[in-house]
Amino acid sequence: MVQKTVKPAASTKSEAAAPKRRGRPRAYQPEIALGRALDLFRKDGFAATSLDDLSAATGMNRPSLYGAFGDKRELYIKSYQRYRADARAAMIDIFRGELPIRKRLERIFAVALDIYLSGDAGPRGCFTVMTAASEAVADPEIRAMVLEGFSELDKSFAACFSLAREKGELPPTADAQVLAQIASATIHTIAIRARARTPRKQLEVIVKGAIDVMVGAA
Amino acid sequence: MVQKTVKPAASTKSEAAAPKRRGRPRAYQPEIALGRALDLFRKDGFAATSLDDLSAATGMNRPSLYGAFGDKRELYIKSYQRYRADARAAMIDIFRGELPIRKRLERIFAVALDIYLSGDAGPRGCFTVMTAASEAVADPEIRAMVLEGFSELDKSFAACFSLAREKGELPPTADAQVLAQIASATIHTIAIRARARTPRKQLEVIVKGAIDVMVGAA
DNA sequence: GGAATTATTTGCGAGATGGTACAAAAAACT
DNA sequence: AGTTTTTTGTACCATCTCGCAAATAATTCC
Repeated sequence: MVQKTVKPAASTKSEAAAPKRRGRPRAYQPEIALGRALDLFRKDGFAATSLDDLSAATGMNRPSLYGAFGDKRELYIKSYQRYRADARAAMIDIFRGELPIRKRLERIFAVALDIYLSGDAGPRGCFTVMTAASEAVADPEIRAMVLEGFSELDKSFAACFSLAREKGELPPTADAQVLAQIASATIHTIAIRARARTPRKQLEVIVKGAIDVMVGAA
Repeated sequence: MVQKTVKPAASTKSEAAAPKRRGRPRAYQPEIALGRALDLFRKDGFAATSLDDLSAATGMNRPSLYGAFGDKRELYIKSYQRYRADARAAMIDIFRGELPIRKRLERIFAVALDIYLSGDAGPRGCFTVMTAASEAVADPEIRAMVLEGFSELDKSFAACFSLAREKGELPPTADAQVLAQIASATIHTIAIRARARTPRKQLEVIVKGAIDVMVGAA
């Protein structure tokens, strides 16, 4: 319904050759549908998102949803994996890059703000912080993903600071681990505050202050 | 409505003596019931907490719940106000005290960890961070409370750092606003990580690192 | 063409959900 | 006694919840 039933030689990116599936062709594109589901889960959380909502948003009726992604919890987990992959993709180039440390941090936080503040019905915040962490107490699988997400962010920041110290941008006494945790904490605080509709300007002030503390005032 | 029965000596507000209410006495204590409701909302969030759950936890049946606290949303808001009042009560003495800045911060964060890590069925985290911020996007009243909570915490920390600077514990160049935001961010990051069952030891490492950055290594 | 395969559609069902109506119960006032 | 006031307990309602089974449609393989 919502999705178009186009299906030429798509080859959007991954499978170049048409796999020639056997039965009736799908009326939806799984990646697009998953994106819509992700949007909903981000906006309302797990419990407040009904299968009817998901069905309406994806254009798939419930049995199709069930067949494609499994039950609600599995869909939630797949949405979260998708979110993480998207976020990683948006940041990995900056983390890997060779920009000066201040510039790198500025760009990382700017991308984070873009992610957290996007959304038609208000800022959607960070999936990890807003809904996944809540589910993490009771669900070991989600918990493992959340913890891994924290760890990944910490390590990425730590690598940044280590490199900066080696390049002489930071004093030799700088502790990359500690600075990384401050950076992660800054990510977390802006994610939470964004969800309460703190204006971007104010969030940028927080980011600038944190960067000054981490790498020295400009 | 027909006739206003003049209350004799109601006067002040807190009826110390037996108020001698008119009808059937309550079978519950509102404060205790509200505490139970708060526990549930903290554990499961708004949507995943049903009136049946609340009824079972408080020992009140639904009509009584409704009569005492209003509908589910009102009960949620009253629970959140209660949580905030409790948290404020636990910290206000330390914020107001005259301890050295490092000691003060250590105690503030220790109390925060106590709050976030308590709970029989796993760490309950911070109400503001875990569920209220999520609801804040769509609910202006909750949003106002959440924003006020952030602001209150920022200001309390800022006052701490200002005082410390005046007492010479911090260099005159120290920016109390920026340090306060780092402190708030540290509160937020440990709240989130606690919910994902990060062990207390690790959270204490994060706290120690943050304090070192804020007031200088010990 | 027909069989096999895969998706979609319709609709069901058992249960949970938030909220409420109504009568019975327990106290104070007259 | 009886009335009034307040709370409790039971039951109910309309709606939504998730998951599934059976039937239908569209495509490929033989």
